[in-house]
Amino acid sequence: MMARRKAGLGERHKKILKFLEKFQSENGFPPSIREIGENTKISSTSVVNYYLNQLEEMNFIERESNVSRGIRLVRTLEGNLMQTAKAITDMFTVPVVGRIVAGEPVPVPSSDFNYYDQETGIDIARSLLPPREKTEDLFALEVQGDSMIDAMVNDGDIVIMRPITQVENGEMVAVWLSDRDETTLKYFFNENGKVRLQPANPTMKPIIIDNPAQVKVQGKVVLVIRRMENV
Amino acid sequence: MMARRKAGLGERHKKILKFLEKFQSENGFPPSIREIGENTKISSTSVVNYYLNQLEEMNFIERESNVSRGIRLVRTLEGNLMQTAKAITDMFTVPVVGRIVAGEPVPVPSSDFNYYDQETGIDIARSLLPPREKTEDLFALEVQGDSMIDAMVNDGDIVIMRPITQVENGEMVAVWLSDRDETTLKYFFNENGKVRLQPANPTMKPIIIDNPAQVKVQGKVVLVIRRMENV
DNA sequence: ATAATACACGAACATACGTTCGATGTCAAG
DNA sequence: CTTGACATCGAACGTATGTTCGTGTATTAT
Repeated sequence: MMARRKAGLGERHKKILKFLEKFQSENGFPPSIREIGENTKISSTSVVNYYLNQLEEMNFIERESNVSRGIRLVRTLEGNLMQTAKAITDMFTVPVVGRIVAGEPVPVPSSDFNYYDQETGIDIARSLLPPREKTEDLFALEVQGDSMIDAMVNDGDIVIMRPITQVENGEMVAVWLSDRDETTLKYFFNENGKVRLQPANPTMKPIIIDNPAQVKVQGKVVLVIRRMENV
Repeated sequence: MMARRKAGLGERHKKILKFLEKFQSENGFPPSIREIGENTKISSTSVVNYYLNQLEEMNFIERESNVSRGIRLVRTLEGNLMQTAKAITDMFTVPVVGRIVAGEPVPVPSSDFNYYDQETGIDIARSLLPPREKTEDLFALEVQGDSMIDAMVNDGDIVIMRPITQVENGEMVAVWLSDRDETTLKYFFNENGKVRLQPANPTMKPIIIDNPAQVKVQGKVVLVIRRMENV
């Protein structure tokens, strides 16, 4: 018995895989056999079928028999193990509504804020948040300046927040301190009528506020993302 | 003329949307009209068609005419603006290969490491990385302890890294300092034969290493993710 | 020379599938 | 009571779609 097929992908395999990724990305559903053929210069549906069967054997795709567009991408050409099945409900976009700087209050979106019309957003995998966390009111802010370093948050970091009406002890919140004209990110504790704002950096001391009225909690931090760029 | 339909979704709309999300999530492709009917107790394909047309008018889905399974989810029942079209190529999983602690070298995966067999991974939106960044060699580590605070990285943070063979000035890297038996995360600079390791925290001083042989660069940091949990 | 396998293809076929049509029922307003 | 809008449904139809079959060529091992 003579196996002449290369261990691995031929040119047509690669072309088909690339097209599958592109089509699904652009359309939200897989292509048909005929659409694959039309876009990979394969004139016969049986040849496309032949290659799809091989891609299935090599665990790049899964197929459902006798189902139109019944192709599920399992692995991309780059080799990434794609969780196609997870994608639809497990990634979402959080609108970036502005910047967080020390000298201004956090720009919390108002209740009539239209999340759908935002031009910039940051994509987040759902699994980064607890399952019970609602995702629809989240907003993102980009940190500007070094004023948040006691929160272990750097210039340029993305902070994902949610508006809250009631803060619980131990939550990481953005607070506006009216007596200092300052926004800060701290762990919040209400202790015997006083507010303790605890930095994330364990080597730093907390702020004690005797008059809780001076503390305006503007939102809770649920995620911080730092994209590394060279300095 | 009398409009009796509620502004918004009826019970059948909601059932259909939920099923669309679930089916696509589990199968990687949308259901057919008949499959929707079978799973929402609607016995007629024309009724399903009737409701799908309304969901399209309300911008929950987009449809392709005369295309089997030509349904694209645009918005979920929760209201999230889902980028169905982006999902297939724009989210991937990075395996979590261990922990990064100060007193041990970084557990960099070996070159025969099987990324596909990892049981735990962290899901990342592709758009969080630069377009040219390759994604297949990335690995994730969970930070253990307070030793990375000068890198603005907290206990419990997830650090996404890649192996590198050659470090460029200004890159954030994990280095093992053999004379100190310590791993640290720093911006790397090679200056006149000496290595300067610059903390991310701008208030802290760099480490100057006269003998570069003592510095083992173990990987480059490309992303840091901090999931907020209460303290 | 022969056999086996891979690769390529067109054609035919049956089923999957979406759309359309006509009919019926309910409800609220006039 | 009538009318119009909305909801519901079965049936029919035509097209979209995947699978199968038979054929041909090229290559390699026996």
